[in-house]
Amino acid sequence: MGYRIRMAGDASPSTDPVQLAQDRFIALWGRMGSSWGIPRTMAQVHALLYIVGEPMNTDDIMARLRISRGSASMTLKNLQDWGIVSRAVVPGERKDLFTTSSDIWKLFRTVLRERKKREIDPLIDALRNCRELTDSHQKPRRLFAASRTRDSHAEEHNKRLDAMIDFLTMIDALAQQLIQPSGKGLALAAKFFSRAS
Amino acid sequence: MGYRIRMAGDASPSTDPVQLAQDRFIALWGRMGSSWGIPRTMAQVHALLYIVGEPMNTDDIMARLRISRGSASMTLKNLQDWGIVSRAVVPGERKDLFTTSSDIWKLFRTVLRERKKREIDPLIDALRNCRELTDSHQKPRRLFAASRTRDSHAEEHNKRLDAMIDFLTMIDALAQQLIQPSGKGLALAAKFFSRAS
DNA sequence: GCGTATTTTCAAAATGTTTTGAAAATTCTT
DNA sequence: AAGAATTTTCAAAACATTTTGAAAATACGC
Repeated sequence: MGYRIRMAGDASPSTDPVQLAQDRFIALWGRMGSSWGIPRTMAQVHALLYIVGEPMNTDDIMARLRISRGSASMTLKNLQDWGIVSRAVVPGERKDLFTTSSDIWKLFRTVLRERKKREIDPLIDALRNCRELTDSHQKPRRLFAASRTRDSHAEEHNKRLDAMIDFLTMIDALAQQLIQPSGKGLALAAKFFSRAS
Repeated sequence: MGYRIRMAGDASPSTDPVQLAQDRFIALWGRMGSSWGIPRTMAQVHALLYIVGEPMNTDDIMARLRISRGSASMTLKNLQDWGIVSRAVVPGERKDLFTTSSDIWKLFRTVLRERKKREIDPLIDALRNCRELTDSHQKPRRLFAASRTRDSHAEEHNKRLDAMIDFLTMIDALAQQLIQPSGKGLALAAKFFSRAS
């Protein structure tokens, strides 16, 4: 409570600077989301919950972002699946209320964890499988010039593929470190890097 | 030279394991690209050049990926704008030849540099502008209860917005460090992190 | 269990993005 | 400078993704 959120039906553009700033933030965050492969609406709903700072129900979210009920419902479901939005329990409330953490580092780690799990790890697995296709089990016998050429061709290929797999494995390890809730994460990293330069 | 690339008109699926592995790599890289906001074809062209390891001309790329001339042309242009593909100069060649670096760290830094420049920096700027909307220049006079409430509302808002700006500034600084061609970049970071844990 | 409030689902529509293909522009050769 | 080869451009088409809205499902209070 404490202040008034723009309500459904209140279509006039606000003149309240906070309201304006919120809208701008939401738009910016939505755009940034889509340039990193996150649906604009999903990023916007998250931005709204973040910047408003208190739990909102579906109707308020719909009204504020001018999206349909279906879209709001699916988006909120996805945000929950990603672990960055949760239902708030507020006694006496009929409708579900949603919140997001106000700790950005936590949000960041959550997103990183999800993307690692869904995208990086399966990619590395698939690349390792791919690598096996050219992992000559049989001893190279090199009877003909042609097969010698072919072998070195395969070797070059393997070198490049291995380099890529190593790189991703490295990124993966780094992500793992950032995900750990233990350390201060990037804050530490920053210190390290700024010393190093 | 040295080996044969599958040519235009050669539509039969290869049985050569290297060829198969290349195709799989290309498909995987394309998929990963699109989940990170990079057009699939763009990622695929890059993957092709990377995994084949030698310069290719537009026709070969078109044939291998089964894409149109227009698509190939635009994609190659974009990849060049991003700085991860360049024209190779090979004497005696009529057609333009394209290559990508075989150094993945270099590629990574290039992509990071571009995305920082195009997405992160402008976002931070825009957020700073946004922040000014609620930066009360006038001294708070607090004559009425209502305006007191309003102020604290704005203060809370500013806190959240500042936290976001600080976070992004931090990420930006980290990116800057990784971009520097000087250090070993992530390799060092990795060492640091694995010790830290 | 019934009626009401709320949430979810999903086929169809809207929107946004990528690709095509052929014409225009450019570059190269003689 | 003409002609041939190559590359670029861009409007239209194809494709992919997101959004809608209304029906179905679920949860809630009595």
